[in-house]
Amino acid sequence: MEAQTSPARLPADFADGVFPAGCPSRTVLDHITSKWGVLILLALSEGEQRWSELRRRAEGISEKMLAQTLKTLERDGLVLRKSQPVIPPRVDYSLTERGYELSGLLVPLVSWAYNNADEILNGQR
Amino acid sequence: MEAQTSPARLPADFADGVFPAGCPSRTVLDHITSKWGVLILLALSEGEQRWSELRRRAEGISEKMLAQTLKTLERDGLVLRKSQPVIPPRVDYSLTERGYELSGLLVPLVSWAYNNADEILNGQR
DNA sequence: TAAGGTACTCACCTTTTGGTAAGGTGTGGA
DNA sequence: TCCACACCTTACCAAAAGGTGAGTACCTTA
Repeated sequence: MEAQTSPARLPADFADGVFPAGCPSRTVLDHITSKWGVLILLALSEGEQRWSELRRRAEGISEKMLAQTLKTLERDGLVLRKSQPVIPPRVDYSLTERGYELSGLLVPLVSWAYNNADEILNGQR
Repeated sequence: MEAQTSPARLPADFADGVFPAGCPSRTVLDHITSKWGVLILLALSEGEQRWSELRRRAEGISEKMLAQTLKTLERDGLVLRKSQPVIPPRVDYSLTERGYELSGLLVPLVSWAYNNADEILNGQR
């Protein structure tokens, strides 16, 4: 492992500066930087939540996309799905350890976007 | 367990846990987490580069998408375009200060994706 | 003379993404 | 009885993203 020094650096394998086309990291990157993926991971970084709460938090998401996004993130081992066989159904979603690790990187990014959004969009003529 | 120096937290405005649908940060987030946007910002974090070099680095990108992505990032004030009226044409692209700030957040994310990609994709049955 | 590099734009087409609307299950409440 | 809620799934369709291939204009190298 590399020590996390302050000046951000790419992994050594990227030292040639090329991001290979077939690289698996491209796929993973697509999942975690997807429109809804980011929001779901962010929402879950605040703690375990249920379907309907996630729907509310990621304002504007359709049920279809919520299901799809959650499935992808679960398959990626980022989100944990705990379904309880009770009536009415109760399903709790939370981050796995890996998901937490990731959300720790996502939060500063979203915060930055949030803080800079107005300035960025206003600066356009 | 991961030793979290500072527990990543969302901006206070997100305290209600809702990510508003019409929020400008959604737009900005879409730009910077776009498939090619990330790669271009990452490539430029290594320093000023020309069109053809960016094409090479972001392996698989089409000329159309390169142009489109660069334009969006330029409009967002993240990328600086310096065109020199020489023949053959020479155009240098670099990060603005704001772009540099952002790339500092993107690099750890991409590194993480790179380091975890295999484990993530292999763990799928 | 021809080919190739440089930095693009444009028109056309396909693929992917995402939205809408409906259905389904089982129960509790009006 | 009928609706509403919770947690989804499926079918269908529109919009957005992205690829392909051509064209531009000039210069350098072979």
